[in-house]
Amino acid sequence: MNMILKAVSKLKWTKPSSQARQFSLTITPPVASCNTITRNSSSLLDDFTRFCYQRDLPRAMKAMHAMQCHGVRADSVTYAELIKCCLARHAVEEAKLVHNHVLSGGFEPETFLVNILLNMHVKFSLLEEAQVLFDQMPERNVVSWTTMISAYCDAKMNDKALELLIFMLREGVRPNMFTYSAVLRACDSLIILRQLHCGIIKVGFESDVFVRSALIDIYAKLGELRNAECVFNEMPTRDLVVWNSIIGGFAQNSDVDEALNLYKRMKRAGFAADQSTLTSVLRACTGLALLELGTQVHVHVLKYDHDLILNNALLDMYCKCGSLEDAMSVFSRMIQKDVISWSTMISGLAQNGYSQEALKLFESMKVSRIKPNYITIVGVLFACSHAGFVEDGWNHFKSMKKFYGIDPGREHYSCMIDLLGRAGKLQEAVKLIHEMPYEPDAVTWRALLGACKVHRNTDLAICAAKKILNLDPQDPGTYILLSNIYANSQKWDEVAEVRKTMRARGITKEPGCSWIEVNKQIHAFNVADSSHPQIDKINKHLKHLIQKLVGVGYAPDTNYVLQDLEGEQKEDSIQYHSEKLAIVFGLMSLTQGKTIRIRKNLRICGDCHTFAKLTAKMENQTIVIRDPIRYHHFQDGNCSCGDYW
DNA sequence: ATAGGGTTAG
Repeated sequence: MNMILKAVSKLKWTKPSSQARQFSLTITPPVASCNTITRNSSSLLDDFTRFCYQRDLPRAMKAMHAMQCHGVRADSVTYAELIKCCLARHAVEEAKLVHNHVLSGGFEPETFLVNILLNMHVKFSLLEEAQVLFDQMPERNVVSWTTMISAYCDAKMNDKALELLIFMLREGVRPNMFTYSAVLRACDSLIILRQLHCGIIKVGFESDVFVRSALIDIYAKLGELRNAECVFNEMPTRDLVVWNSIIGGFAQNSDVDEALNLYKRMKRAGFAADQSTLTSVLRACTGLALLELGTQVHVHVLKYDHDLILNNALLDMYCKCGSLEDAMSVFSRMIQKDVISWSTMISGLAQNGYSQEALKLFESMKVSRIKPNYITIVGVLFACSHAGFVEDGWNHFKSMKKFYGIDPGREHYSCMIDLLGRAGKLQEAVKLIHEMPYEPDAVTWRALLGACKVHRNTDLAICAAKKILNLDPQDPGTYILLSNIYANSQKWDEVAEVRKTMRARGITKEPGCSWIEVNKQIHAFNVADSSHPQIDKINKHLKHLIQKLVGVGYAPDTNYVLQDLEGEQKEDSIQYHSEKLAIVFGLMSLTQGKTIRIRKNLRICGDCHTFAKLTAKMENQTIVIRDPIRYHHFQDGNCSCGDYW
């Protein structure tokens, strides 16, 4: 904790880096200050051509200016060279002059040269200007169309991109594989994607690697991993981007195991990971809380210390693996930080129980002049709600529109309901639900239900649970909770009713499962599971540990009805909850003193929470448990959540 | 001359 505080105070702020420059299409007349000494036009042209090919931008610009005064023009290929040079140096002002020069003097430049100008506008993010130029072009070929389509895809104007494809076909211009690989990115529905895919197969472009990687990526983005895999498996040749597309696809679709398998296959196939691969692998580590693998990947990230996206992924990995010291050290060393870096760190601190530090960091963020976004504020409100900072929460909530121009959204309201509810202001929370400008959804009611659990308000809990089940009839946890509430009040008819509904809807209770990484191997434990090879030893050890804990006042609590967030305890197997097995296995197999890190699929129950606190104290051992919502750092008999989750 | 892959919450 102290380390984190120190790290927060030592942070250095990076200056904002946006310096968007304006650049218009207006053609300015030649400047009047031309050198009056007459020069031979062919020597002017020679100079210009030489400078262009030498990529000597300043001299080329001077030469061009002289040519303009004397009405001399070069050939298109030379101008193309010059434009490439401007692009490479991001020389917007110079590009503007070249553009004016090329289009002035009543000449009609060749299509390929205008295409290069078009592309230049797109690369400098001047979409509107590009469209004007495109509209003025007397002749537009595949390249012109593809450039525009690609530009609209970059701007996420999917509809416009698809519309252009139709205009293009109407004008009789046939799309090529460049066009298809670009336009595929504009698919936001499966129907459109399937239609385009048909067309691609029909014209025989499916064999192109670019088209295939675009297909894989977009199928994965639309959640159709099987189709993505089909395209991938059929490929005779693959390149790094294709591998990255499929690995990224699985990493982003929570089939993280498969992403890691593919990463291994990729390496076996002889490809070296690049920034994109590493980002996806880190995301996979994040999902599975694989700190050891993630730390290994960190070594490879070091050579890409200028890559913001990759470093953000690294930062998130450490946060989500509960290793805040590492996260802070990455954060403070990052060369460049953007909203995502800040938001990740703020949420990371908050989820790990460091609410105060999260809010402090938010203050520093304001100083750094990086503007918070929607997600940043969610993190800030999360920090407030999990620390019981009602007043701070209200202040941030009320001022977000005024200070940051962000309208409070559903998630912000849910955080506020959570905040009020946890603080015991259940009626105020209900009031806010009625006042908010959105229809409450399952997340909203779950926030209220969480508060009912903390404050043991059975009636309101039943009401909230019913609302959740109306909106999300597939949520096993809520059925179990409802049934447990009824059981606790001995309303057996209602219990039977809930069970009946569950059966009728085919809903089965998700079994509790915990994972722990030991020697780069993942060990999984289910409730009362006996499949682990060392289970007998683990059970023996667990019994022994429980006896020792009882000696210091531990009383296994089997009546955590409202506290029980996963509904495992009615299984008569509370002492075999998956996290207990994982903790014991960690004690047995990790080197003494090494933090035990566990990830689980359901929320931790009250009994296991007490068990973990006492174990941490008795064994002098740090234990970190990540549940689907937040983190618990157990140390010296306490938990970072302050018994408030 | 035009094309494909990676980051934050719930």
